[in-house]
Amino acid sequence: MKIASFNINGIKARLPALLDWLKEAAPDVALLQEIKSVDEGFPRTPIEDLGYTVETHGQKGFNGVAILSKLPLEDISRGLPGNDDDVQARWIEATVIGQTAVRVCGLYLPNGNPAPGPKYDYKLEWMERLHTRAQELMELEEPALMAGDYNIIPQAEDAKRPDDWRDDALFRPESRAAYRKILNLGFTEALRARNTAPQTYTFWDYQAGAWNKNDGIRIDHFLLNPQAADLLSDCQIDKDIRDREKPSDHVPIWVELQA
DNA sequence: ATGACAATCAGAGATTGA
Repeated sequence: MKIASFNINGIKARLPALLDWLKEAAPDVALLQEIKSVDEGFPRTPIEDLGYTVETHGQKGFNGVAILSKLPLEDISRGLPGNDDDVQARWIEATVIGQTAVRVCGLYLPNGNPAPGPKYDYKLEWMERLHTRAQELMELEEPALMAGDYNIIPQAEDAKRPDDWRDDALFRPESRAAYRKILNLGFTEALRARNTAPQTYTFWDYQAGAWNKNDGIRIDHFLLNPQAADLLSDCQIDKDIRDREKPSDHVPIWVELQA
C-alpha cells in the first residue's frame, strides 16, 4: 500500500500538476493539504476518473485537507477533536481497507507565525490536541499513521540555513518540543527511519531562488505507530515535482507499507 | 526593516503562507 502526502497549495491552481503526479506516482492513497477550496468546489470528477474515491474537508479560501484513495475507505472523520470553537479545516482521517486495514490521518498543522502571538498559541493548542489523538492511535494497537504538513522543522539538519529559522514558529523550541513529545509516545518518523541523506527537504520558498539553491526545509512528515512501522518498507520524497510547470512550494512524500 | 513569490477572494489590494 503506497500512501502519499502532498501540500498542493490550492487545488484550483494545481489540478493539472496533481493529475500528472497521480498518474505517474500512482499512490493507493493521497493525503492532500491546503486544498483552499470548499467541498462543493473541489474538482472531484477528473480525480475520480483516475480511480480515486475523494473525501474532502474544506473551507473557503484557506486550509482544507482531503483523502484520495483507490482502496475502500471506512469510518471517515473530519476535524481534530478537542475544541468545538476551532473552525479551521486541518484534519481528516479514515480507515483504508487493504490486505491489512490502516487508520490514516491527514493533517495540516497551523503555521503559527508570527511567534509569539495568538497564531502561535493556536499552533501549540492544536498540537496538544494532536498529542491526545496520537495517544489514542498508540492505544489502538492496529496499524495507524499521521501524515501531512506539520509545519515543524524537527532538527537543524532539516533546514539548509537553520540559523535563519531560530525565532520562527516552525523551529522555535516550544514547537519542536511539542513535536518530540508526540514522537516520544512511540511513533516512527518514516523518512528518517529509511533515509539519512543530508539536505533532504520537502519545501522550498517561491522567493529568492530557494529551489535553485536547494534552500529548503523538511516539514512534511509521516509518523507511524509501531504496528504501522512494522509494515514500512520504503519512504521517499518526489523532489523532481518541484522543477515542473506551476509547482506547489511543497513536494510529495510517500511510504510503502506491506499492507 | 522590507520585500522578494504565490494563491485566494474579489474584482484592488489585503490576507495568508513559511
